[in-house]
Amino acid sequence: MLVAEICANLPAKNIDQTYTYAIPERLKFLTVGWRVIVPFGRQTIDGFVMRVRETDETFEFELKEIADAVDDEPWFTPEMRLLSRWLADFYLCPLAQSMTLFMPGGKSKKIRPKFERVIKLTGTFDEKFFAKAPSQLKLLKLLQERAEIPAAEIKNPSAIRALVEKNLVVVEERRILRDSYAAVKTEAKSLELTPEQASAIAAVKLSLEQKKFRGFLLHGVTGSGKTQVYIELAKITRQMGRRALILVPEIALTGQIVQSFKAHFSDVLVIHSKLSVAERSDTFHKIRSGEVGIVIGARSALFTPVSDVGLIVVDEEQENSYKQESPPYYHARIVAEEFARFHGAAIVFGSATPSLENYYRAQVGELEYLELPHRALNQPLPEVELADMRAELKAGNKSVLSTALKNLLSETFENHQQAIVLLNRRGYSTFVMCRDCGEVIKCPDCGKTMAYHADKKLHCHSCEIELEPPKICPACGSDRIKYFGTGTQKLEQFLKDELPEARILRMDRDSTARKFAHEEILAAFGRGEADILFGTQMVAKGHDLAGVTAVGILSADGILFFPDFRAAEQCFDLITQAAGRAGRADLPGKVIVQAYNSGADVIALACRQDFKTFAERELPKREFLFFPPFSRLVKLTFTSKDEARARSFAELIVNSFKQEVPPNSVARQEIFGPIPAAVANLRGEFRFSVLIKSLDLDAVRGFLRFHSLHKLPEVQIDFDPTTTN
DNA sequence: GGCACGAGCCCT
DNA sequence: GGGCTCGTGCCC
Repeated sequence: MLVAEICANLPAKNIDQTYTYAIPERLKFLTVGWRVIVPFGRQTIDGFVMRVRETDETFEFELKEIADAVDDEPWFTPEMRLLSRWLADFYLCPLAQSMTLFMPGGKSKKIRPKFERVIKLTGTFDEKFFAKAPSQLKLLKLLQERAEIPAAEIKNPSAIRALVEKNLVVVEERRILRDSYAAVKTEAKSLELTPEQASAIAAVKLSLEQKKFRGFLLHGVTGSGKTQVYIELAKITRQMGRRALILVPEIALTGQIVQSFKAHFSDVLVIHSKLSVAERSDTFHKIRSGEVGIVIGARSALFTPVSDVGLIVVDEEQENSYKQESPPYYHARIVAEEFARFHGAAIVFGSATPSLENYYRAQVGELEYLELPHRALNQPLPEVELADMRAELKAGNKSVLSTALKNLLSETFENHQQAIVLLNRRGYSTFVMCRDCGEVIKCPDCGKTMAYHADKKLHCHSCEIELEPPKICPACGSDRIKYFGTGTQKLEQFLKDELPEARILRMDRDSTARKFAHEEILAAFGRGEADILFGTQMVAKGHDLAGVTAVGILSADGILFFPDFRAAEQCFDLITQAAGRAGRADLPGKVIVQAYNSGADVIALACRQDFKTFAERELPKREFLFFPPFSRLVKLTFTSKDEARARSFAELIVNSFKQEVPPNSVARQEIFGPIPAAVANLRGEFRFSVLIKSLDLDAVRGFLRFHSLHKLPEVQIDFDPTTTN
């Protein structure tokens, strides 16, 4: 009897087994990797074939039969199975969960392929037989000019039917693969490589040729031409017959990379989570068919059937968006490296401000360090000026714009050049407070401060809840409710007042909710249809806009007020990235950095774009506090409707850890908490955080497994978290 | 996830 | 006794 071991696709943490099903005669083609439909209890669910075997054993339960196959080929390639297994082991998640990462939409869905019907001529015809059938003749003549015509173009379907009956034409069905990026096309610019670019390429080329895993850190200042390096490396990879995977933080903000690659390669495929499920299924089909040589995408692009990968690029590798903030909380930087190991590929981490993790690894030789210290066209880095907002306030300027920035913006406008203004806060007012008792309106679901938006509603930026703003204070009943803080929507007003003639474009999450909205805004700005582009950090990311000569960064130090060990790193990163948008073409750039805490070391270093000194000063602090890169973090979140229960369970685990995983000279271990989580209460559940710092993740995993914490729904385990509580 | 099953509870 | 909710275990 032919049986299959099936992994049930259920979001349950406590299933760690496979189920045995009989394979009926009509499905005997099933092999490992197929997605199937099976009866499970009284329901019908989808599952994955993990193993197929012939057996004559008797089972103590009655075997059920597999009901159906989902696709018409195995869904999971050997590489996908290997990586999902690794993910489940590394992140202590159920195998079904890591496997669903490889499925658009997460459920086995029969995606109806989209077909088009095309009409083709089968042979020759004699015009004289069609004197009385002008529409048939017209169609035949059209077919003589064009080899095939989509049936949808023909208004008269009876003509087609008549010709098919006469065996003069055939109708063929062909699968259409939906591709929103099909139209993107640009000319390849032939650029001469700088010696720095050439030597970086030569270094990676060696390991590409050896087909052996090797990691590189490409540290290139903004505008140094990292994309050109990626393209040359991808060319080498393609010449060797292998494929390249290009990861970008957010595809919408890096349209430029897509364009550059499309200019050089004809077999580029773009994949990301904003594509519809159907469209993503089509991209899988395309990749499987082998016609794709280059895959570009956000972190989900790791989970496609792409095979024989020789090169992986992780662009802007320091970006937080590489971290998935929902189970299994994987970090694409970590997964990409494992992927590269499986494939024997070279992995290139690129950044102007590398993560301190990878910068440190480069220093100790784990990654090969490649540097592009100059801009590609030898333009100078922009001139950066610091504006002290406390001094501005003292001098009577109550605006969010410093005098220096106002001057820079109007000067830029008069010179018909473009400016970018960054304010990393959405909405109109950033918080609403009672003047009498100091009560700040918080989200009823998660407790975070709510922002007031131009739609006259209060918005929670972490759970997307909307509320009518209260007329009286919910705490003391006073009617002295006031709106404080400036978000991008209020900034819009300030900019309009300041420069009424200027055309301005806002880019933040509110103005970019629609698919391709980012692309449209950036393209419009690139065509010179606006003078000022302003918005949240998304205005600061990797785009290359030649007309931009001025950049303003408002509350550059805002992030420093967050008690997070990465605050300085993120502050440095944001300033450098934003400043890097200025003066990328022929004209020199100027940047105004506004800060309240203008004396902060990190601000001064970021203004000088002096990453190395910043790293030299930051790394010893991290080492002293045993934070990454000197430790790995594992964050546990304990939740319960009963506050005491969540806390005491967390305490119990902390004490067990201290006893069972004591620090030793080889592998230092520390554990902190429990403390109330940043979101301390979510939909009636209390949440407590425990933070483990360790050099030995295997020991930590062993501990978590021993206590079955990975199987408990009330415990979340986050490896390499972006925040500590 | 969802369904069955049993305990505990309230209702008339 | 009937019917409701809620926690628990199982699904091949």
